[in-house]
Amino acid sequence: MTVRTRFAPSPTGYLHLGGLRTALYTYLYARKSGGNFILRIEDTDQEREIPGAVDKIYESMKQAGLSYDEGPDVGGDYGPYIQSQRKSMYLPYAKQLVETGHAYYCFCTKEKLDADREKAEKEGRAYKYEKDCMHLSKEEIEEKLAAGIPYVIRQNIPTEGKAGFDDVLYGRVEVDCSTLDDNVLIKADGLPTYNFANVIDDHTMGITHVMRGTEYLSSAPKYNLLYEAFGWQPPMYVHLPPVMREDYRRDKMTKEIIPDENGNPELIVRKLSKRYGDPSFEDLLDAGYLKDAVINFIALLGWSPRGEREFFSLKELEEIFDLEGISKAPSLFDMKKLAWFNAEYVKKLSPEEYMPIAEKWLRKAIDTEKFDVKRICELLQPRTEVFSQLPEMVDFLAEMPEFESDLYTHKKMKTNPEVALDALVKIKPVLEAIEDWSEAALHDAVMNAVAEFGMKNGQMLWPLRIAISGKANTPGGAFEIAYLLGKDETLKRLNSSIERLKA
RNA sequence: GACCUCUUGGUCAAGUGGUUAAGACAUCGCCCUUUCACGGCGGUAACACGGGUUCGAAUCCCGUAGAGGUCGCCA
Repeated sequence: MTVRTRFAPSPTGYLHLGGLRTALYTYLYARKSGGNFILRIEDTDQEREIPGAVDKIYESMKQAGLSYDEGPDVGGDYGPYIQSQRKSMYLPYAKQLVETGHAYYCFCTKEKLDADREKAEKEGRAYKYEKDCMHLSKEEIEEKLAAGIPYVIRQNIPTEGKAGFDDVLYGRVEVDCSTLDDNVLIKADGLPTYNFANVIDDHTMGITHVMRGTEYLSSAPKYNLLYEAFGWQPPMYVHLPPVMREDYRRDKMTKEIIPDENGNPELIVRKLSKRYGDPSFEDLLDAGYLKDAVINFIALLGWSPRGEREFFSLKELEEIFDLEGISKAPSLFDMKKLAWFNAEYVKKLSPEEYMPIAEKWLRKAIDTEKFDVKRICELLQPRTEVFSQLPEMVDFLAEMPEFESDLYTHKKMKTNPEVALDALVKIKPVLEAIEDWSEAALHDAVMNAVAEFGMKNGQMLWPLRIAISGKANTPGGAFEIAYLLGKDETLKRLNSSIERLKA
């Protein structure tokens, strides 16, 4: 049997990282099994649909490198791949269930249902639809239908017995039917709900493995009842735990931190969500994360290859991915580890690959025409964690920042403003005398002078770097910075720093 | 509240009855060094709790606690 998996997002926004991981695992499993990976758009809720979201999904899938064999924009033998375009397919199946007693027409108004729900809540019990309309006679139903009264079709869940399903990860999951509600299958607008569409589509598209979030774990028994009612073979289910994030408890609307009873911020774990500002896949790419690093990191968040190796390309993942390595517990998204992964991937880039990416970011801070960008990139590459940090790492090259003279104080280097002034005054003529302004020449001239003066390296080099950069940390030491700035600018900065120390 | 699920260091995680309970990130310390970083070396740190079963339990069973999910004409 050929494995067929599907990623079925609804077009309600961007591809969040949890969604990306689901898509990735679904893709990897299909590839590993030599099967097909299908993209299906679940847009049965026209009210929530966001214009352009479908294109964003295509774009993100493309950027992530998750190519699908069938989908709305690539075609396939099981189309259409957009649920709203399959609208006419669902009602006949629903009617079939009505015929066999597994579903029924319901004419209850939204107002009635809301009132019932409210009442249930007041009484502190779980709301459940009480099958009011199931007892309508065939004549009554015909009459109402003929009169054009809006209706929905509900699943008729048995009042007793158990319902369950088998999950690859969780094993057999079973619940009492009495705890299940008669879900709406076909909405008043004629479109199916997710509860119905996923079953019909997965079956008619020949999906063999359904991978989705654990939020569907509690409704899966109902779906299995549907498969049974149709006499269909249910797919293999693989429910994936969510990706979480640690954060302070915040107000849903204002995003402000809600303190606990003692007035302290309360640390909680919640699902990754755009609403609270968590980054989407695209956000990460825009912020200067490498696609491969993100994929690698996400793959390992909730799945383990059970070895010590942790760097994998998408191709390699396609070969070694397996369902057994997926963990059942939710995992926390750790920005620091992602940053580390990214730094490692950046280091592996060839200089030719690194430079164009870096240059784009450098331009935000400096005029790249005026500097030896190649040299800057050499210095920057081993220090790049995320590309978006680059501008602030080089901004001092464009303009000398204001700084406090206590920057000259460094315990280990045995320097302070007085030592610095002395060193700077002494080194000034040495620098002025250098004709060939290269790092090597700078190095030789200064080091010779230091030896001559009988100083420690740090007592000269630390102040010099501070005097011309104005920053405690720079990508490179005094010689590299001086070289990058050029002789004129270096001496100009040196002079002004000396004057400031004298004042 | 009801139902479902989960629980190894701060985080990601290996581990499937007998291990000194891996590894990675983070953190701390040391070395390298003209800063930071890179690199190297080392340290701190975990089986949620309580009962069983067993010669022996992180691993099996039962409770408890905590966490997550669901309870929509949303997916």
